[in-house]
Amino acid sequence: MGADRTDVLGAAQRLLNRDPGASMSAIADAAGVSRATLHRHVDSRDALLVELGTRSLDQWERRLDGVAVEEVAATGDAAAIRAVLEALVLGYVDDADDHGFALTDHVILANAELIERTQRLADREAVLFAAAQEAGVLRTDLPLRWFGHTIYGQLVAGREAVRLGDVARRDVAHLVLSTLLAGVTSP
Amino acid sequence: MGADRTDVLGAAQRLLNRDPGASMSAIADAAGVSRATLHRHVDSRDALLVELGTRSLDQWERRLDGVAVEEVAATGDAAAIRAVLEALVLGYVDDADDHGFALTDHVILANAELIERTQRLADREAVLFAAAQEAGVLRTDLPLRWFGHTIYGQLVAGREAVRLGDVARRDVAHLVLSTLLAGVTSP
DNA sequence: CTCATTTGAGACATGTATGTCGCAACATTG
DNA sequence: CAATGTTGCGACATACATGTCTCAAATGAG
Repeated sequence: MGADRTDVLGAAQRLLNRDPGASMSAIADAAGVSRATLHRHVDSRDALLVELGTRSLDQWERRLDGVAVEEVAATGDAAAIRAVLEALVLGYVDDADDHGFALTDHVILANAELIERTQRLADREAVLFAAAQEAGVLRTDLPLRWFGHTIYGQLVAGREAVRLGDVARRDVAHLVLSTLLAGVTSP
Repeated sequence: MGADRTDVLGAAQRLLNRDPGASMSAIADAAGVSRATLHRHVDSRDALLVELGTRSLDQWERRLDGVAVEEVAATGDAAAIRAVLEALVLGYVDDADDHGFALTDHVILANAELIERTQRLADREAVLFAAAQEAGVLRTDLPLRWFGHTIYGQLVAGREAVRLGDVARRDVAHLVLSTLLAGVTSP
């Protein structure tokens, strides 16, 4: 019956995804564990949130590593860059399903270390965006910093659309990617 | 020295925009009013949030009324529909500046009445989107319900971009609109 | 089986925000 | 000036989540 530390964190993540204000007691319940045991795993609620935030940044970093952003950016190959961009976004949509609440949680968004690390990851991403602009993949009339934010916004949109049942989960990835790349107007 | 009820709500709105978790005491301070007086204006913190949520929906509704969505939708005139779409989004961007925190606040997002009213306003908007699809302005391969969500996502993105100083306030409206309509890829 | 470890349950102290109240200072109006 | 109403201040009780602790039960390894 050993609830692994990972299991507990996972359960916490899932619950907080549904109810971002859940108490430690509620989280313990959701993890099938007593409040005391939860505290044996994690020092405080804030520490828990920060850890989950870190996890989501880990995942983000894993995505960047997985597609070898820097290398692809260095090639300057338009097709490759475009493929990587799409793969990244699709990956993010998947991740947002699990780590979604971290996108808007106040504690996480206010933590200095996490902010700093977010900045670094955004910088890595920006390298790809710059190369994409250079290669004629992305519009050059948009500021580099904006791309990351739009993607973020679309992730929030997709998450909310699914949450409210307006869009089927399996359709989200396509909708987000397609809207992001081509916009909503008729060609 | 009369701090009007409207003034107090406005101050609360501004503070909560910066710090969504602000306490009643902090809100009172920000409004230049004692905690007791704040409570003379509003029954509880939740009631305050709900009221601010209502305000933001009021503003949304005002926008819809202002451009006469239904009438324009009924004409089926592509140019007019497109103009109204743009005007709406630009208006929303402006509003998000003030009511922004309501976009992601848990209490507000969980309130039954507000959810219901949001639904009704989204329905009104959907009429315009449908007409826009019909008139060849909006893509027909995207589900009706999705348009509202993407717009919402872009608003969140713009808000965050400004908050982090990545984008100048005066540029947001154009970025949001342009990205929304045409996407991020080079034509 | 026995011992060591882990867990759950509950009690406990603490801290903090909330909402209420009374009173004194103040201004506003007549 | 007098009367009325509003405000700030501080006290108060309350509620609730948090984090710690203890002890008994369960688990698992040897």
